[in-house]
Amino acid sequence: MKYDFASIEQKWRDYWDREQTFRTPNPGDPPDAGFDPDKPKFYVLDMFPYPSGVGLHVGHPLGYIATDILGRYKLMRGFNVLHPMGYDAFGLPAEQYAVEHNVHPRITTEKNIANMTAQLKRLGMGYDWSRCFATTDPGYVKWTQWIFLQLYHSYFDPIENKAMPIAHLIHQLEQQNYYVGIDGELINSADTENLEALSGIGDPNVHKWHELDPGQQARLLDEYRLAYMDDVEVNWCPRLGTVLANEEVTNDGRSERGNFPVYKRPLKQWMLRITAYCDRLIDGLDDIDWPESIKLLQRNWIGKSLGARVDFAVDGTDDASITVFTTRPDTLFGATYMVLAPEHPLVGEITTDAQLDAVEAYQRRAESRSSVDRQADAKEKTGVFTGAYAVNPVNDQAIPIWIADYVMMGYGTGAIMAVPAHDERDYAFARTFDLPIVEVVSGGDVSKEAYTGNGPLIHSANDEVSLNGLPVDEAKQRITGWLEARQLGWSQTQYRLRDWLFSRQRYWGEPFPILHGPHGEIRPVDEADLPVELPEMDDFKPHGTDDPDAPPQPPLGRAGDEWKKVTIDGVEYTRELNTMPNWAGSCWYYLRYLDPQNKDALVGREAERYWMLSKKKDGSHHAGGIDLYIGGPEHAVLHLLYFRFWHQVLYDLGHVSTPEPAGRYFAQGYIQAFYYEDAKGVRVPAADVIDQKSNQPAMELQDKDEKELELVYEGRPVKRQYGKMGKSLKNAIDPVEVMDRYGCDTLRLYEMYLGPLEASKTWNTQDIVGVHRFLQRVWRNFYDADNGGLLIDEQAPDEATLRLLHKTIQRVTDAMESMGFNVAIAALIELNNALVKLDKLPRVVAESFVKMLAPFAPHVAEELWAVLGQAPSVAHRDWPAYDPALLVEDTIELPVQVNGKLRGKVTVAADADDSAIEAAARADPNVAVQLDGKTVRKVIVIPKRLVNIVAS
RNA sequence: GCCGGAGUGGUGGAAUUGGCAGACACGUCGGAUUCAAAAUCCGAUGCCCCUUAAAGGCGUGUGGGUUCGAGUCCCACCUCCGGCACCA
Repeated sequence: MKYDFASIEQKWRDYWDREQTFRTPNPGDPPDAGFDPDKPKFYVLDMFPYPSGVGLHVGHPLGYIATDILGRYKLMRGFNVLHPMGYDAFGLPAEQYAVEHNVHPRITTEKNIANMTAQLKRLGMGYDWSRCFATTDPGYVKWTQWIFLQLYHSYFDPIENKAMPIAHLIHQLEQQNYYVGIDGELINSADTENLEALSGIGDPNVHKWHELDPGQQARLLDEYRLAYMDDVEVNWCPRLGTVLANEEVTNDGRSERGNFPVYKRPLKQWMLRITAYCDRLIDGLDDIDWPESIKLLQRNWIGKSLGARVDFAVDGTDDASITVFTTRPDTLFGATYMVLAPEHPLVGEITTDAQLDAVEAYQRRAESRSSVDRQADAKEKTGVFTGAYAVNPVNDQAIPIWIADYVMMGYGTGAIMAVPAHDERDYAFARTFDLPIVEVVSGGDVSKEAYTGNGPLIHSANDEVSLNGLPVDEAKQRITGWLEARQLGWSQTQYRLRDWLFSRQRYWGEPFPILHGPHGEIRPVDEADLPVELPEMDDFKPHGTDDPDAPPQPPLGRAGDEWKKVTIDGVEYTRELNTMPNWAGSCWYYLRYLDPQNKDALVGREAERYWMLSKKKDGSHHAGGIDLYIGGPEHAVLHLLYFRFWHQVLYDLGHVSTPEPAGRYFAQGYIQAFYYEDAKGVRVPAADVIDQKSNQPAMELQDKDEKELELVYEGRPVKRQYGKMGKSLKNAIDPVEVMDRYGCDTLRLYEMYLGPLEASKTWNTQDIVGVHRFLQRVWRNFYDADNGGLLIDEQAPDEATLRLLHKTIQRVTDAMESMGFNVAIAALIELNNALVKLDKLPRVVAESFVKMLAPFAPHVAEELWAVLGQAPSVAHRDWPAYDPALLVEDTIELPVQVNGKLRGKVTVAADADDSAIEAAARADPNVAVQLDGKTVRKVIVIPKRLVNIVAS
């Protein structure tokens, strides 16, 4: 009997499909057949793929194999396991593929999904396919749009610290619990102090709700909705023909997708008020088991800074003042000039006639430059003096006001006080323009460079307050207190995170459930009319251009009026023509898997509570969410931030039961590979690169140092680069080819054996034979290679074999719990190598071995399980348990060190006392030689570990 | 520049968290089988000294330190990878 993996794998794939082996019953009234409410649950989730149509490479299934192994393991450990899969089918990748092939995206998406499903089934994945859906399904789009309407109809209440229905805010305003300030700020009517500060009630700038006209009321509410339209500085990518979120723009000012230039320009777009959740998003990180590195990325991205706002009066004006944000109010006495962002609204007001031409020229230049240019010469400081002066509130000094593009309108107040002595950027600017530098924190040498460290304050006192001698943190507190008392400033928390730009000029996305009235009023689509489906269009392509001044043109603008125009009660509305970004669908898909067919809610209450809430041992719940989420860390400040935001809103509004979507997230590493570039940086097909010295293909010389090779492609020298595997890099390995040659079980084992799941690792095709040989050896332990006879022994195993089995069960079980799959496989290989030496395989050992192999190599395990005469499926059998008594050895071998160096080994009884061990150690001939002529100073006996004799 | 992470044989990686460094696998070398090759099987394999073996010396990026004992802890530095980047 040969190990015929092709037919074995086909047979068991068909079996799982036919028998629905991995279908997961749901709770409910009545529950699905086979649902056992007494079992604990395990919700394990992969980041679902884009059905891009280019096909999978071996890097894609890495995380999927890991979750599949864990899901199968947990099933055997008695959990109700939910392990679903679906498709993130909207968005740029799907649309670009459709454009390239000139087919409607719905057609290509369907085709690609079918293709990818076949590939995933070929990988032996134990998904519950009955829960599979695509984000493009109308039944799913309906609820994506519904959630958007929840965002539109909600605001973040700072007192409750959570999202609430906008109706609650309206009620508060009607009850006059709040008044409305000049900038639309809400003033608590009980907060008399604040009202007095604004000259009290009756101030023309403070209004009651009913004093506002309906238009003003609507605009006021828009200031608070979690989804709102606003004129904002957007990232406009003319080449892609769409705007992008900050998170989708690389740090050199280009689009993450396509690497095209991105320009800042003002545009009226849909925004999501994610900034309202800054603190919740930071605080929530403390309660979830995510890698610290990912938490840190999110914290840094949100960028919380504690500091102060300070008002500087503009010299020679009655009421003009500039508010700055600073994290270093302690250095206020060292402020020697101020800088406004070029687009700051006050610039026109304060600029003197003499400086007007220079200022306007600088503004035009700043405006015309793309973010790419602005980054490129970031080092060189440029700027122009406005001619105006501000008054430093602590010492009444007049300091010049400049404009410069190193200050950005989008952060803080768009204005800074410059303290060149203690800020590197201000220092460089002051040096360039010869502005004064005043040291106020001692400890550095400000004649050479800015000093940003701690130290006693100096030169910082006025008639009322002195900071001199204080360390930085105390000086901050004292000066902030003084500013607050004088109403010149106040402490302030500032965030780096901006609101989330949520519109795209794309066809292949969820339409907004929004109508625009003839006078610009916004009317949400009635829930009963959801989903708003995309119109059928022939010309769905984005019209990309190189002209940064060209206006964005949503493709839906080219749809017919029968779709665009909607008449309700005699009023003609126009549909919103932008679509949502592809992140929308991935923001809540993990909830839909719990109850994918539900027509009345995004997810049924009972299913949501069962799968999201984790039961504690005492029967109460703790906020668990997804028990294990595995995916690439490249989504750290994209999907992984966005979906937490949506989930927190849904939690606040009572639609879900846990404060966080995923209690545990695990960041998998990448599979990396070499790729090759010519002198111009153009990637060349890796398979055709050869080493001129040896005349061998470069792919077969991966171990060699590049310096020893002469790599050429078509005679041209090329350079080796190392990075993520991908079709565009021309270094992708097709998993189907690997499976054709070695089988799926081998591929699964190999990918897990490559190294720790979280590490990035190099694919090396020649290593695959190792795990393939392992499976063949396993097979030969069951079948006689000569006559095909079965080699199963019904007798109990000998003690040594039994001990080894139980030791292995312990090692594999421990490795599973810590996701050390490479180590688990090594333990199985070791056990199998020992079993090779037996004539026949004791049944007890064989059954336990097959069970442990099953999560990794499920097809061959099912086959061997059947060979053992057992009914399928091994996937539903209990994981083997180990007997602790069999792990304890009677005698143990102890290493003996002399002065910390290994000199011998002694075998002693496991329960031998220290003196007996010491005597045995001294008796070892080699140890005795080492001790000869020396005085023993000390003997250290670590029970069951080692002996160390210190001698001199 | 700032913030993370990582450096272990020819290669991928183990090491119960301070206790036998190099499990397991690839590769290489030797052998078996074969007309031959592939596949398969058996054995050896960190480096140095040595004809070989025993014994010994050196070894976890570099330099120091703590300790009976350091891949693991502390200090300084080097290299690579990832993220952020004029964020006040």
